[in-house]
Amino acid sequence: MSQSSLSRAYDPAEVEKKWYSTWEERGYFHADPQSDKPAYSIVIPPPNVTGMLTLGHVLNNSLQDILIRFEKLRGREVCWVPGTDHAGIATQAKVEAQLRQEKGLGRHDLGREKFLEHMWQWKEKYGGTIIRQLRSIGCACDWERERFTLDPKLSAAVQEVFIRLYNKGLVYKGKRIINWCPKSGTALSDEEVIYREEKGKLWYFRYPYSDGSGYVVIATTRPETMLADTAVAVHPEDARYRDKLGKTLTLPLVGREIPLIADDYVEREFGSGAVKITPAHDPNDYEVGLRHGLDMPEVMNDDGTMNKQAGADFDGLDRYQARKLVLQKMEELGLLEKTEEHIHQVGYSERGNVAVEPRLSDQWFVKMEELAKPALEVVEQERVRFHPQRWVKTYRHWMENIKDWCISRQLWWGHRIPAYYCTQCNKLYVSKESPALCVCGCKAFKQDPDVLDTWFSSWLWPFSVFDWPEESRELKRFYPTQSLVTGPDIIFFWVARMIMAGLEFTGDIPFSDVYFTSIIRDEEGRKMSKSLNNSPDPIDVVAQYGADALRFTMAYIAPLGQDIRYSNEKCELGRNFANKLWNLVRFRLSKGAVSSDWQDLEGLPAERLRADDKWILARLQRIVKATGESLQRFSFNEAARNLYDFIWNEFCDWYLESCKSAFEGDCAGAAASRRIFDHAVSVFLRLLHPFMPFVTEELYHQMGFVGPEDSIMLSKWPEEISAEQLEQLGANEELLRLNVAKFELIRALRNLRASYQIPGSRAVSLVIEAVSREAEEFLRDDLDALQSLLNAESIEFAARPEGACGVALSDIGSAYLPLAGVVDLEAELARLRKQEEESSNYLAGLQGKLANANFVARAPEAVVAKERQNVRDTEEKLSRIREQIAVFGQ
RNA sequence: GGGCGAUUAGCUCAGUUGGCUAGAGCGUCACGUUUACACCGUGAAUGUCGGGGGUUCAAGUCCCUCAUCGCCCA
Repeated sequence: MSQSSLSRAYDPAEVEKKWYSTWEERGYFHADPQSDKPAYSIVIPPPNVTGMLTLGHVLNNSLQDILIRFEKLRGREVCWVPGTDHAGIATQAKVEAQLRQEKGLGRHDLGREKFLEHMWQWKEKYGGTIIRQLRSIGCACDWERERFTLDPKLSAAVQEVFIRLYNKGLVYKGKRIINWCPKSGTALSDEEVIYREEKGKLWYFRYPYSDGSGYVVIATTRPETMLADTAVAVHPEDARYRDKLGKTLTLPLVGREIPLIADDYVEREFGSGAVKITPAHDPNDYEVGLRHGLDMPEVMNDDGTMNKQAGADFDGLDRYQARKLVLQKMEELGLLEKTEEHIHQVGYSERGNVAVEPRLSDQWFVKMEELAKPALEVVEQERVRFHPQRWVKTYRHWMENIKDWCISRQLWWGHRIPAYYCTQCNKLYVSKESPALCVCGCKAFKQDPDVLDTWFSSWLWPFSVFDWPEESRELKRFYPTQSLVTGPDIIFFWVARMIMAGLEFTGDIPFSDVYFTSIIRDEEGRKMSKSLNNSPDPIDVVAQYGADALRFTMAYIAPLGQDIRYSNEKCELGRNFANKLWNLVRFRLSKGAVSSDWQDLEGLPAERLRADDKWILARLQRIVKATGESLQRFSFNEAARNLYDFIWNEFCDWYLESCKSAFEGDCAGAAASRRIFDHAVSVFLRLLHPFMPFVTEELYHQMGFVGPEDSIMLSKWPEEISAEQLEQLGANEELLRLNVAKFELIRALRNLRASYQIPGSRAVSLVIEAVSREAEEFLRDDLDALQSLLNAESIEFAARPEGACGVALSDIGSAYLPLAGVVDLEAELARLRKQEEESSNYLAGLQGKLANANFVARAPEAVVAKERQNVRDTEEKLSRIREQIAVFGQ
């Protein structure tokens, strides 16, 4: 590779394409179950097979990729299993809508078999876009292990689990009140219902006593359900109704006699204190109905229209039309007492986006209590750790109040329930295949038409992807997995259930750490949504800024447990950073061949090292340590920030600048600086690789750290430089303190320059009066760099020169900038007085602290010692400031 | 109604176990093309760390309370 060929600015497009296909072709993403390295595995939260990549996916998958690449560098055999979810309702709805639009056909027109054929064709053609898109952000997924929840082996796992649970009595069929989506025509689980606050009305109806002794007023938000009322309930201790209990009421419009009953579910303060009871159409009323043995007539069809039982006037009407008609009729009868505005929670179907209808229905359920118990335990005991931890509370609350899980869905796209009914006697058989013979002698069976909730396959994902219940090599090697990265919105849907399934079916936890990602909002803090059209297409963002830029920016702005506000412009941060990396390498390559011994620091001549060399090694040690620790704590943004700050503000702003002169200097010293520079670059490129895989790979090659057939992916995570080695190289506390004071002096001089509007390009002559002989020697030691950083044509070490000077002060000394005829005495005095004020305020604070006996007695020694040092430094500096003020004041 | 979170510079946010003269990016202002980078450099300005109380030698950080905003569950 030609070393002078780097363009002025980094152009990610070509680099990304080149490296991704190279990695994939060379099989770097593929996990080898035979390897003897410790295993580290992650299963992807399988996106909907119809999905397109969103920024949420980018964040989620970038973080997984960071973990995978980090652990690979740390020497683990990593396995990241990708795949997609068949997403029953969503996918079926999508394909059905398309079919209707293109051919004007519904699924029933095609029939089950043909429709499913169509679904599969559609899936093969359009499905899994999102999985392909993950490649464009660099995800190191093991593509050879890609799975789909309807794959034969995963389907076999679902069957197995259903049958096991049935035989254990944990799966049962029963008539219960469930959430019904009238649009999709299927039952939903409680978790699939989203409650929204809505402005509605509260209608007050009069229900007359059958004996003609007046009426009871009931309040309702759903008048149409009155047609299925079977009682009116009041609180048992409500004095208003005590003597009326046991009387019957005549249900208006229907004429049915219904009892007035007492039940403490009733809130006395709400409405009139009397509530109509509709057991078949309200979950609370259903419970009341069970307690009181009430009839449970149903007045609605699957699609949200009224049925015959609602009466001839209502039969066939949509539920909202029926509501209008009920109100009209009640008003005509003079039974509508009043109407109030009312804000209430309305349940909506997550997918269908229509109001859910509570409905009495025959469905399959999983008994959850027994499964929940051990799953709560492993989290309480931190065998499974949540990040951030606070989600444990939410998890606990759900687990402790868990309800049975409705798992049957009246859909065609999904895993068919392995239950068969005898066509003669209707006896139920749960088995993989249709039974041959019924006890009644019949040989004909009908399979249950329903399919299972998608989550009934997703909850097996961490082990079904490894071919469970087969005892495959992969299962043994890669299960349990280590980390799960997902959104907190599916903690109940998925995370909790995976823990239950893992414990129940494999006897082990499915993962040991769960990282809950941020929710991405737009600039105004709104959630990203299709309808608001406020969610940028990540593919466009990658095209504009580069995948590394997007990934790094995401990691940088996403703190643990906090939502983030995203806008494309924020990617400038990542893009600029990639460009910074590019250019520091470009700089290095223009300064001669890369050192051959960049790998380590063995045999570096301590006596030839400059202060800045030692300083950067100490900083490098710190960043290696910090990055590793942050990543192990899942503090991605902390790691990203630290790397950014280190590379930009320490390595580039100070070390690289200081190397400009050093690289020209004497041979041994220059070689040492080059070697340290190259070593540092190799280290931070590896630290950064999990975040920015493409640009780091490219630059690792440009630097010649690996040959064309090799890769940064196969390199090793850097080791910390040991404290002994740093000490041996002279990077001790005292040196670091002096070096920082040197930087302060440089800053003070630049500030002085700026205040006199002397451009950086104009070389100046300086006089420096160091605070001690030691300080002077320290500054003299690397005079070339000092001169270069200050753009000084000469530096003289001496006392304050005669004549007008600008003055800059730091802990290491005072610097004078002779400015014959230019010095603005007033301005200079003002600057010095301001510094005096700052320093004396600070000093007063410090002295006050140290005068406090309690502080000296109780604060840790190191803190006290540090403050004493601060006092000495500040006193010394303050006296120099005052001397200068005296000089100017003359 | 119950639970959780947020409130720090004009904007977006960092700030681990209390030790801070409270930081970054963007934006603003001044100067700058000394060939790594204008996707840049140098410098500057800007904060009663939501209000009140408490614990402590020490509080942005811990506790209590109030206010506002947001999320989850009922």
